[in-house]
Amino acid sequence: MSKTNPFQSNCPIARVTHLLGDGWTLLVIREAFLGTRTFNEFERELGIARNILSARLKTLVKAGVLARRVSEVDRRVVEYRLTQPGLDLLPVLVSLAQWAGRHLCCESVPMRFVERASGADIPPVAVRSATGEVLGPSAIAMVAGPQADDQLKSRLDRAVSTSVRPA
Amino acid sequence: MSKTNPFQSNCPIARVTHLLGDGWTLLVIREAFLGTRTFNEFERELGIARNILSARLKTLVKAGVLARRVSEVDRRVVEYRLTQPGLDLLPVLVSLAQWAGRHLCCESVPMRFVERASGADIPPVAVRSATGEVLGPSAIAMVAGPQADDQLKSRLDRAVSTSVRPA
DNA sequence: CGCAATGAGTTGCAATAAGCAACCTAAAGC
DNA sequence: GCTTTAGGTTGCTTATTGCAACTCATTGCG
Repeated sequence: MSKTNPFQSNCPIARVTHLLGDGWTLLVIREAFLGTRTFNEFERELGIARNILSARLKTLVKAGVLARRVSEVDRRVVEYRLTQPGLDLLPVLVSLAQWAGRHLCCESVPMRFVERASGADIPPVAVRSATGEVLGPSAIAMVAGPQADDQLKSRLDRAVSTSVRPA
Repeated sequence: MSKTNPFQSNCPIARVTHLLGDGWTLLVIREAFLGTRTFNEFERELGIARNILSARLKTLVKAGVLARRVSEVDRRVVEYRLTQPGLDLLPVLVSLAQWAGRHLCCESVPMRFVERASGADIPPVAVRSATGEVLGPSAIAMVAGPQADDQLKSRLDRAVSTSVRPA
């Protein structure tokens, strides 16, 4: 991961990249959504090295994504489960999986999201306005908030002038 | 990144983690959305090492996220811009940034997404049913598609029985 | 009670990837 | 022609990952 990143400071995408930006963390979170709870379950399902898993779980607990709790029925087992902030990652996970399903698994449909109740397919997650219209890249802008630091501010100022048109 | 991952094979989340799951790729894509086009611009904006940037751009081009084109006005400059699949990452990027803004930048608002036309705030990206209702984690399920391999199938079968309730 | 088994880690070491500076090549500018 | 600029690549150092073995507390069992 990046140690010396000038724009890492204040940008939310930089922060979330720092947390989720490695080869395992997103998979750990996927497993948590699939119901995996204990250390050994994560290890078995993912084939992840134990020391790496240990480090990732620690980080996710510290970040407030997972909660660590020793089971009361068996004090050996430790349960990791998604907190409310962790559950709030659902749109991220679903949009990632949908994108990958469309663009990375060409011609094949390995998996899809459905409504549990009806079995109906879930349409692609989209960025929408308050009135519900789907917004494309050119319809939205990132603007600096009150707590933006100087780097972020100047970066966003430079960006507004350049439009995002497809290649 | 993970070399030996049993569940890496067919799951879209595993595939997208393999592509985007490192400390730089998401930041490169953010820069592309902000209008960054050339090698030196990416280097300056991100503070990324040149060899790493070179490798990431290659990977993203091969994955079809970015298009590489030599400028016709100056044959020294190479332009990298988002393809349509790349632009389709918008919901991923926005949902990530919104999540980080809510949960990783406590008490501060470094940046927000607005409609370019009106300046209105963009509400949180959500998973919705075909009829537009917001769906939570317990309302949705992942099911194996026709091309799911055996690992993915058995993994998803095991998951449906376990419900996802908050910690 | 004694003891093997289980769950959750930690530690040490080899392999791999990231970070950094220097170098290279081709095209522009003058 | 000579310098500058853009876009890389190469070699070397340092950090991270992967793997196996080990620890340590708890628990089921005879």
